[in-house]
Amino acid sequence: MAATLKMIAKAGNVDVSTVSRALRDDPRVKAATRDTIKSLALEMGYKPNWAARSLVAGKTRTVWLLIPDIRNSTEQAPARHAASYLDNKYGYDLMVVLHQNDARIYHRIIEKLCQNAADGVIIVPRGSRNDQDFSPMLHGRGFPAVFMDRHPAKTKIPCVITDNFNACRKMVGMCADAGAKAVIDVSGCPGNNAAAARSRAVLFESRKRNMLHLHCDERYVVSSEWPKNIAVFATSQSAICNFIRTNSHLADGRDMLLACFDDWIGEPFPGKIALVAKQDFKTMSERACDLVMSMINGNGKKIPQGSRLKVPVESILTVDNTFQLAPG
Amino acid sequence: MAATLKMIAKAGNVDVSTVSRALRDDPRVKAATRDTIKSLALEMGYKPNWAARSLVAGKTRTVWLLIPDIRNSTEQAPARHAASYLDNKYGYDLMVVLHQNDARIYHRIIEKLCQNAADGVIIVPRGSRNDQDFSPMLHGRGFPAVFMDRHPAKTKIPCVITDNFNACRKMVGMCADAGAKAVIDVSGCPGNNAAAARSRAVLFESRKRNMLHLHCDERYVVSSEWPKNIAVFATSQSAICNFIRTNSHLADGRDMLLACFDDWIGEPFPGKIALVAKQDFKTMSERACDLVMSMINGNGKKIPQGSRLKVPVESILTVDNTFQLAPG
DNA sequence: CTGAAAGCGCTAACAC
DNA sequence: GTGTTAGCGCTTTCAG
Repeated sequence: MAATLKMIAKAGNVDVSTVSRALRDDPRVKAATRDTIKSLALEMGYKPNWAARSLVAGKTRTVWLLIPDIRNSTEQAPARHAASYLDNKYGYDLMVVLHQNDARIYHRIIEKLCQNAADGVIIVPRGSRNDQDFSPMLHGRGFPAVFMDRHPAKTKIPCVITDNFNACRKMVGMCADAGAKAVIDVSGCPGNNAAAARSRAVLFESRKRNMLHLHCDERYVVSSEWPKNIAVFATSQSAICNFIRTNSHLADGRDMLLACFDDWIGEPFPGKIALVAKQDFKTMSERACDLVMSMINGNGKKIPQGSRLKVPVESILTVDNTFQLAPG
Repeated sequence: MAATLKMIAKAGNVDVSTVSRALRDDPRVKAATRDTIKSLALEMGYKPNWAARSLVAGKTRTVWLLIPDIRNSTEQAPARHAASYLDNKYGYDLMVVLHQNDARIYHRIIEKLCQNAADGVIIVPRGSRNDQDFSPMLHGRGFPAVFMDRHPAKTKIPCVITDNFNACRKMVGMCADAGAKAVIDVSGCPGNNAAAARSRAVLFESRKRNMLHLHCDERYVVSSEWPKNIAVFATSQSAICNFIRTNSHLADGRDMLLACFDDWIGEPFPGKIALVAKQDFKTMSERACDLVMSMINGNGKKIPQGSRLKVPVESILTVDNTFQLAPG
């Protein structure tokens, strides 16, 4: 049986309220009694009961970060940043909770949130439908929730996302400056808001610059009559590689530019260079935290429904073939 | 303000206890009142308060699965299996919680557990020191906890692990049967109990069979005078590949057998075949769940301190070079 | 400085 | 069938 305030009170011949005050360093209790009570609590192995505290406080001082899994940096980074930011700035705990993209699990977690098992939640959804189903439950009861990185199409819950549009415009511009005359967009994934914004930007900017533009999926076979200088856009390195696998003829006698988000591992093969837009997960995490916290603390009235906060990319890296370019 | 029993009671002109009973389908309440109360609760968006329920029940009906991250199947599988098993057999929820191998986060989570934020925990620790520091806190207060897959050296908390010793003995035997005359063990990682057991088994069985035996780390350079048929053992494919990278001469004119755990991706290059011991994560998860649950339900007295439950591997797969072996 | 008492939201004996 | 009462463990007025 775990020690309670009552038990300590009895052991120390004082009232529970005194024990409570002593343990919370209330200046009103005499130093002597505080010390005896504290040592008593220590030797009895006292720990405050979490449920009781949450009940009386009406809050848990906890925010959940709900993510599908932790395969890549896209999900690792928010976990780290949000945890320390919430702790330092708000004295809140972050609990990273996984739903593994399983609708049942996801549902149960949302249920628990509705029961106020946490004060707020930051959600990084998968592109799938699962995520859309339940977010209205949270919004309906005014539960503090924020989507990050991705989000269901027309959710009323505020979202913190990368400014994909401007990042892609910029990358198209860089490609044009480097001589590209045509753009192939393999962003694919209809229904994913991030990919959609990226595609729109690529289309917009390439038109503006009079570049040939082709939006296609990974299996599309591009005619070999296309210009010598082309740029391939996708959301990830793997998408680019998949596309090139079925279009290996493109690399023959061409200067290819590759552009994607987050990471490029290894050489920019078969391209000349690869542009990589690094998303700013630190800023995104912090803004998401600020948003949930302001909703938790009741300033939430000011958050417009369906707000979309766009965070610029941290940088656009240029990955080139260092062996070719190395002097000598 | 979220709806409470009290508010529903007032709205329905009944007592809170009646509302409570009605919502839990207590047969004592009249069907009519039950229905009105239920519809009332529905339209008011009532959800039971999690903290209050946990407080009065004295338990949370929740078990945490505490893991470093979710990079590989070693951590994915337990999450899936434990979640459904706990739900189906015990009506308990599983929450997958990440500590990201960060000592601070890990500590806070253990703290929360000590405050009974969950009824029990299954821990898959990293090989690092972080994990050992805090497990005595849990054990000291009799908090239901079980280590799975790996565990700190001499912890008193029960552990569910793979029967690494017998799996490795069997694999050594298979290698011998396939003609191997020598064994190189690259299991490395001193301090990791699983790796240690595997190494012991490889030594034991290779001695018994009069095979040459060499235990070394990845950077060790093996003399080229060794027998033609050798087997390389490690805990993972990557460890084997790292070793072979610095010992590429070994592959010349030799029939190499490779043996590791969990997965082999691609061809068994540069070996002839690769043996892969598949750990039985389903059984391990289920036994771990049964253990925590028996501790939670008070039958815990029977669990001997420092118990180690060894689960046999699911199977030992043989991965061969299908191109070479394909007929024609 | 400390105790008494009320209450957080919910459940469960115990009345009637 | 339903209301009354007490209590889970803790915090927080309000007295004294």
